[in-house]
Amino acid sequence: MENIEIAGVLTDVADLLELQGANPFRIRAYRNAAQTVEEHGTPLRKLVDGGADLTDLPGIGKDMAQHIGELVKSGRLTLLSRLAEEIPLSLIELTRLPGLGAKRTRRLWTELGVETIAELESAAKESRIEALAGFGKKTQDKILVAIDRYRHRQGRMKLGDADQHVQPLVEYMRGHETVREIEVAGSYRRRKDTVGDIDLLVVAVEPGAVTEHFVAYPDVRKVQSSGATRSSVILSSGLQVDLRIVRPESYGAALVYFTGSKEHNVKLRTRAVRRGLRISEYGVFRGGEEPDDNDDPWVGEFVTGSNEAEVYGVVELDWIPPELRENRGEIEAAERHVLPPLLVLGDIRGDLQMHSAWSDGKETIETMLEACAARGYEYFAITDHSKALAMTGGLDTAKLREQWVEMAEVADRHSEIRLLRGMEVDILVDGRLDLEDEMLAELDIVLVSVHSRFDLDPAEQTERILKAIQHPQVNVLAHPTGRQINRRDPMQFDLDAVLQCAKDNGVAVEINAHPDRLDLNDVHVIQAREHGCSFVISTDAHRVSDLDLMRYGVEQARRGWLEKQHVWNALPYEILTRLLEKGL
DNA sequence: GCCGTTTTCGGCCCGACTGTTTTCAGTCG
Repeated sequence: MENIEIAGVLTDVADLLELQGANPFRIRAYRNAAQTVEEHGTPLRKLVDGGADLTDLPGIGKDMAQHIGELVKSGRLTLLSRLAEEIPLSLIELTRLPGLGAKRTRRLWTELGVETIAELESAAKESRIEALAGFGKKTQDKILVAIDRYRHRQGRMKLGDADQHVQPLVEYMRGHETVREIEVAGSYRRRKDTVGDIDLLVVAVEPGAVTEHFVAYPDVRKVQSSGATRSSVILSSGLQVDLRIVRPESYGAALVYFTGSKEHNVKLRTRAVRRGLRISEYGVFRGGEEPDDNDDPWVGEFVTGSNEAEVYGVVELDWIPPELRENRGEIEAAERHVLPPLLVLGDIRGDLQMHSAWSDGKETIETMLEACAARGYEYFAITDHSKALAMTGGLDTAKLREQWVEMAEVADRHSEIRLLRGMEVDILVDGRLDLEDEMLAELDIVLVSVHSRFDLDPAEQTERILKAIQHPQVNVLAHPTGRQINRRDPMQFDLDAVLQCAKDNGVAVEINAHPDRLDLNDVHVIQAREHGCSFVISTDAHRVSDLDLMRYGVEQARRGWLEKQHVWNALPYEILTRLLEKGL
């Protein structure tokens, strides 16, 4: 059982407890434990098998350790089975609908017998929901809209897609004369690989006018709510955008608050409370009564709030880059002034995976060269597919030799950038490589990757990849898990074993920067770093414009705490080529 | 259910908006 599955079970328990009306702090304990499990680098089953004490992990106490142990050993959890006898598991899905929480869902179940989305839809269409006390016609209508939207757009939007919708909106909002500051907060600012909703934060002198301007944005399909400080709309893409308008003195505090993550904020506030301070989206306050539901949030002495660094400063922390705000140790590092100097886009000296028209790319080698040179790169690699990928026009030995002739000619015409002769060689189903050894030896850089049989039994898949990366000519394991966000799940295999093997054999692991892949992801990057791996960040470009996707890879690297020295293509050409020769 | 450089008991982050409400519950982020 993988960590993500264990976390899923603990989350199910939390949801069922919530439907039961259990102690909210007990519920939170299960959610906290789920987060710890999901983000833990190595599989917990290994820790359990090794007899490690799980209660050393944050948020894992005696009970949680026992639950995890049971899950690892039997794949089942008695507690969950017992809860599921009392409350249908299918209700969990209902609570995912916006507007339906645990309490309303429970009432729909007990009073109307609703257990599934389909039954909920029938109940709404038959006007049985508006007849319940405390529910009304509007609530019933909202439920129908929510069901429709749920079916239309499952899951989260890819970060790259979100950028397409968000950038024009930001430009539009910036165009309003009363907007002083504007920033997109939330997981978008943290550069998470997918985003749920968009949180737009604005400082403006006339909130009313800005709100009107916002809801009048041409791409708005539906206005969900609209108030003095907060409005929410759905764009035609289905993306929800929440606008928050704050005063200048609160801008930094609001940025912290709405950038999150939730777990990061909780820790930050707890830290403030210990110092007799209260951090809200309005600022940092000292003293004063805790504001109740309808109280003025401005009670107490206003300490600071206009900029982020000061908010962190009053709780004795260095400013933390948004990409790190996931409660993965960044607060502790900020306290000790040891936050890493994260990689930046400007550190990148070359791009080590791209395709040309020789296989499935759209451009000539020379066009790609000129585009790379225009981006100021010191070097780049052409890495077309090998012959197993027939549909991409993968190159066989004869074609590859022909390509080398053209590469040499192009390189002769250009001294401004170094061209590395590379290939993305397919890992065949038995772990052999799709190119002869003598050809591999003549390449400057050899990438290997899986493009077939993603469904292999995990043990076989692991063996296949291990065999491939132990080949002495291999330099980079490209898109290691094979995932395509919202389209194809990562392959099942022992990533830990592969990472260790890569490290031992001088093979770098790729962060594929394409926003459809982002593979390795942030959590895997942290995991790979713990194994001591080196990294390559590549765009996998198939056309010139794809070269600009590099920033997405750098963002995920930052989320994985990477610095310049961890990344091969942030190193000078001379050092890179030495690493590629693997000391042979 | 977890946790402790104030604590092994008593805390656990905070506020806005909506809808159905005569004073507030539920939900969300």
